[in-house]
Amino acid sequence: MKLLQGFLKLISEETRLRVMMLLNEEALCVCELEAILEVPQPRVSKILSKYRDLGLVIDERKGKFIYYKLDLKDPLHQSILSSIKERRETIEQLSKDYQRMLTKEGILNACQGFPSDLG
Amino acid sequence: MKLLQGFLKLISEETRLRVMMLLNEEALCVCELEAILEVPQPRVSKILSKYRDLGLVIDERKGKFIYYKLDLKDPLHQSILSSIKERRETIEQLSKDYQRMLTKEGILNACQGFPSDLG
DNA sequence: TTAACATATGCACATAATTACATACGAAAG
DNA sequence: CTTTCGTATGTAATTATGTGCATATGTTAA
Repeated sequence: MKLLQGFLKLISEETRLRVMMLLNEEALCVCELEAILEVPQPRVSKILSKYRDLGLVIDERKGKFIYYKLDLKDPLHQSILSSIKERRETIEQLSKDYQRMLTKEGILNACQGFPSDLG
Repeated sequence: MKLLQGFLKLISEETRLRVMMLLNEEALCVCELEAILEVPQPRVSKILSKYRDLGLVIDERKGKFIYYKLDLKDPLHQSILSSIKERRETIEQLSKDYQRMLTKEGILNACQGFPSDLG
């Protein structure tokens, strides 16, 4: 119950849900998230540290950047996120974030050396 | 987004999730919930009033008792609850609540005229 | 119309959660 | 090594949330 409760609490906050939906698609670094979501960097870092505490995320350094991706072990968590993903287009903010992630719009400004240029 | 956020916030609290899982099965009155969950009556009433505010619930009076049942209009909400329901047995508290609802254990004490005796 | 019971609400307290801001840490590149 | 830039963390202040207790409301039944 604690596990489920913790997970639901995480995604009950808008920004945290937005982060989770993005990391569920592909690995992203802090500055990319900062650019996509348009929230201050410390806030992104803190959100990610919460995820780390709950073991929901894997991080990997590539050059200057640390990439985060989701690592959901609990099938229930996966199932809940899938439900949301299925209806993403009906939720404007999530849809926007997703598009922005695909186009990498604005990320050049946030991350000085463009992350995906690295091997 | 607000709708989803509101829903997730509701079920991110343990007691509120427990109530929702029960009302997703069958209509129950306040004193039945009080007995099943073993929480004070005012708390149950307040939870239900939150549900009412969000239009997630329908109430119907039968004799002395007011029965509440879930009325989820948003398919995403339904889908999320279904995910949880599928794995209910893996979540001890939810499983216990469900059993207790089926057996009506302890409800006679909480509701003086046994609710289901009424037409 | 009064008593009994189911349900709702108000207030108050304690606690937690969000968020900004400043700053610290750490790797990489020159 | 020193600078730069990506990331992390601490503190503080505001706000929200959970929860208990007392009490109000409203219906039923005598």
